[in-house]
Amino acid sequence: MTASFSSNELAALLERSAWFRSAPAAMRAQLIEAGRVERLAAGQRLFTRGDSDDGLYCVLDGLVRIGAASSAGKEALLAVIEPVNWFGEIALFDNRPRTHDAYAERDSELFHVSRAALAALLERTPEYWHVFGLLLTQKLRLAFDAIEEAALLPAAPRVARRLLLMAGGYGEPGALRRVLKVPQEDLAMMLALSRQTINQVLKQFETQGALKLGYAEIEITDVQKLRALADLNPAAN
Amino acid sequence: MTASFSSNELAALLERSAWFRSAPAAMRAQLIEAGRVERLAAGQRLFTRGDSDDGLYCVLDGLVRIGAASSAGKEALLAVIEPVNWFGEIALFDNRPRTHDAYAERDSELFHVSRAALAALLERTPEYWHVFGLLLTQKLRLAFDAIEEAALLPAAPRVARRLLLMAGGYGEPGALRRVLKVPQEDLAMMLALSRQTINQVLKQFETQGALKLGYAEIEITDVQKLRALADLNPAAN
DNA sequence: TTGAAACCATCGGGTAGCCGACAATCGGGC
DNA sequence: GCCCGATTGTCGGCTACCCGATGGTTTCAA
Repeated sequence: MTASFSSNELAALLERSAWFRSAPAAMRAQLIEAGRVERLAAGQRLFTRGDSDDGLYCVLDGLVRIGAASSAGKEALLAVIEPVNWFGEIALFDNRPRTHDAYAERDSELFHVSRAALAALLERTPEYWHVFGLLLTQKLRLAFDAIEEAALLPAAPRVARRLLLMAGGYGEPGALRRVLKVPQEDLAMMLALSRQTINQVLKQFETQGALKLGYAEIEITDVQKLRALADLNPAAN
Repeated sequence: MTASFSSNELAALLERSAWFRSAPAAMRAQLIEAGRVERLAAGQRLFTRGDSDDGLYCVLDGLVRIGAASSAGKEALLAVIEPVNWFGEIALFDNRPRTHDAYAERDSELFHVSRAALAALLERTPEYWHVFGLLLTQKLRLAFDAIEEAALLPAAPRVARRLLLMAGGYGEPGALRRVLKVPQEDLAMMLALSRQTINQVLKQFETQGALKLGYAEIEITDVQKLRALADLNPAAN
């Protein structure tokens, strides 16, 4: 990914988001009209927990970390957002501070629609509140799943599920990515496990033939087997 | 609580919900008009994970358990909803299956607005999507907090935080309830800890003078102290 | 009044996952 | 081509929490 986009290229890129694709055509056009592409250098911060709302974002290229640093040094990593996914819609609704920190993991390009533009859009066509609400339900369902899995499942199946979730683009339909570029430490922070435990589980999955491990990279070689391992009592193949 | 309500009584009761109170007057009136009070016997099921949407609910009296049973016997308890709180709004937005089971913990009275009535209401006034969206953001923020606390904090502060959250009506403002009617086992399921661990922590809090324990009941005797215990490194009194 | 059900209290062994430490390996920049 | 930071692989001790078990208390209904 290099320079900026033509309006057509931008549209094509955004259409890869299932949410955007399902939005009304008029809304899509107005969003494209209202937003700007912004570039972010690796490590640069987009916003921090507690900041006031500055609008809605969509990752076009690169990676954006969504997390929160605790008073102790530890960081709770909620997700690493890949293209093409929207985020930042909570504050749009309730106008309260941002819940998490967001910063670019690598050089990234974001599509940004300012709060003012969104307000104008929604003023004109209040039905669109419904559409933006779908972003909320999507994340709420993911959050509920995460809570339940953390509560009920041991480490191994949780790792397997997260890998499948990431491979599936966090619910965005389409073909599964077979190769995930994720350091094991990031996985650890997302699942609230130690890096060592993650490594142990991944190694075990690898010997069972479900994965192939590389440097900051995980390749899913047998989706079926990984799905089985995601179960509580994996059918002892 | 005994028989049904006059329209005035119902309105007064619903106004105790901060969300409802902040909704436009016209919307409040239409909701009251559109809904019915339903009675539920202790143990009766309202809906189950996977059911299709049948509308929005508000607990007027009693208690409603929101949870999910896992394949193994274990139950993940998300929350026990007290009066006056609304729930069931996720499916309203995305029309997908219910995420959790809901059943009455005791004899309860619920205010129910059917899906059809809500659809009609929102057809007439699409701005109300925004208002319903506020229910979503409220729960999403709670869910994010829960995830983060589970990830970063040890058992004791998590228990303290949950007690404070319950005493505060899960974000509903107003005076803190000092007495919580909760079996320790329920607390355990909500926090994904064992009953024994909960008991141990509560006992410790009691000897430190923050709580007083009873039969299926916890009394907060020193909110300040409990707040301190909710911290990661409690300022050693 | 009495019995049963629900809940609390507490003990002790077992273990999953944490933590610190260290070595080996990879990859990108100069 | 070399070096340094980032990442993986692995060990051993540790501990917070789990789990089964047992007994006592409270509540409520028959």
